Amino acid sequence: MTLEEQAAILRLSFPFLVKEDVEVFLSFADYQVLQNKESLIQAGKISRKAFFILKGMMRGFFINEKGEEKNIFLRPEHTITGAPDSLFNQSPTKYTFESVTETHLLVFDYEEVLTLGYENSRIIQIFLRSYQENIQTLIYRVESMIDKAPEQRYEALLERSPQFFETAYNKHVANYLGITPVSLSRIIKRRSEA
Amino acid sequence: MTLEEQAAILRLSFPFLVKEDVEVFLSFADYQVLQNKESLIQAGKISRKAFFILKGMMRGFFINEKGEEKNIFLRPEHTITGAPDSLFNQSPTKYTFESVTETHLLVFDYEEVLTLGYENSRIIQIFLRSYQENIQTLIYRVESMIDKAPEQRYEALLERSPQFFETAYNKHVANYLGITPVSLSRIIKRRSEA
DNA sequence: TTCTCTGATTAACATATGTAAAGTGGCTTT
DNA sequence: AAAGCCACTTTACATATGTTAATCAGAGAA
Repeated sequence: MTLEEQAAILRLSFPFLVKEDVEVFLSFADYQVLQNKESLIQAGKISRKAFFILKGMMRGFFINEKGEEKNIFLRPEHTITGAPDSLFNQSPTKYTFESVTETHLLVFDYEEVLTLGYENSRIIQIFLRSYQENIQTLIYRVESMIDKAPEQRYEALLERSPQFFETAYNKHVANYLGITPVSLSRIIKRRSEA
Repeated sequence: MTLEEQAAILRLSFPFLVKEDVEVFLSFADYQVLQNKESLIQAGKISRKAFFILKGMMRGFFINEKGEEKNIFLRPEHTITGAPDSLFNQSPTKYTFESVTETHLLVFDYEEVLTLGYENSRIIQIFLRSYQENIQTLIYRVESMIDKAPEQRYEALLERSPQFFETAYNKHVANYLGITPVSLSRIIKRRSEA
């Protein structure tokens, strides 16, 4: 992906930035391409990286007490992500982030760009907007969990985020929904019969 | 609560602020006291208010398709809250925020103080930190929902946020946990017998 | 005291999901 | 072509929770 294409995506995603802001931002970022199932951030390490997904999809998961992977994040294109526990508390993260398809990223140092932001009120907005997007996505998921049975959650996600089903394995989406692949398979069958 | 007490709580909650920042922040805020079950933000209206809870607890809920209240937020002392859909998207909010006990608040205009923040990098940090706290709380709830059965969620919340059980009705906490009061009652009994 | 309101508890029943295991199909490798 | 791998499906069974309704308990109010 060319620098121009990268800049175009950034300007679309953050329309309040001027040309120079995008250039500055890009100058602080590394462009990185991952094949499927390549990991960028590993659980147990302190990661000061945040990344913007130019193309593709990332999942963030942790390993629970039983040794099972649990997908906490499924992040589509044009969103910013990082390991929140490491970024906010300087502690080793419990999450591993890996691609679920070929994925193109802008990787940057969180502190470094945040410091930029304290001097440029448009750049700080990148963070404010990303935080807001994260909060809204998480609130929606909590709402789904509290208000909807698994089958309704499936329906709602299919409508709201169809790209998840197009790009990620069913088992990853099931995990993200908080249900088993077995149950998801039953739900899909039930709905195809009705 | 005196102005001095309010300032002391703010300085404890946001240690990076200097004395003048706190004074400026307070000068933009209204002090407000709610009795139990008084609402501050009503669903259906656009609310540009955010509030800092000096003392007490607030709950934010919406009414689902069946006409049931669903508690999306239970916010303890020394946290900032507002209606995210209204604040971030200028749309009428779907949430009602009301007190679950006597509650003392600092209410401020979100835009106004955010604008202050663009000129003062310590004040913008109030927002960044609040966003981060919100994100971490929400991630933890999603984790609980995905990784834990209702009874384990109860245990985890009891350990992590005992003040919820001390301050709010069981029915509100059950709702927040995504279970019915009947089920919570069973869980509590089961655990008292074991 | 009695009545009312509200929250919490208990009971009875139905059911969707979890779990464990086996089976299917596609794809790759040898 | 055979073996292996992986995602997905299907089956069978157990059980915790949802639902509905009745009951209990405490706080006020009349």
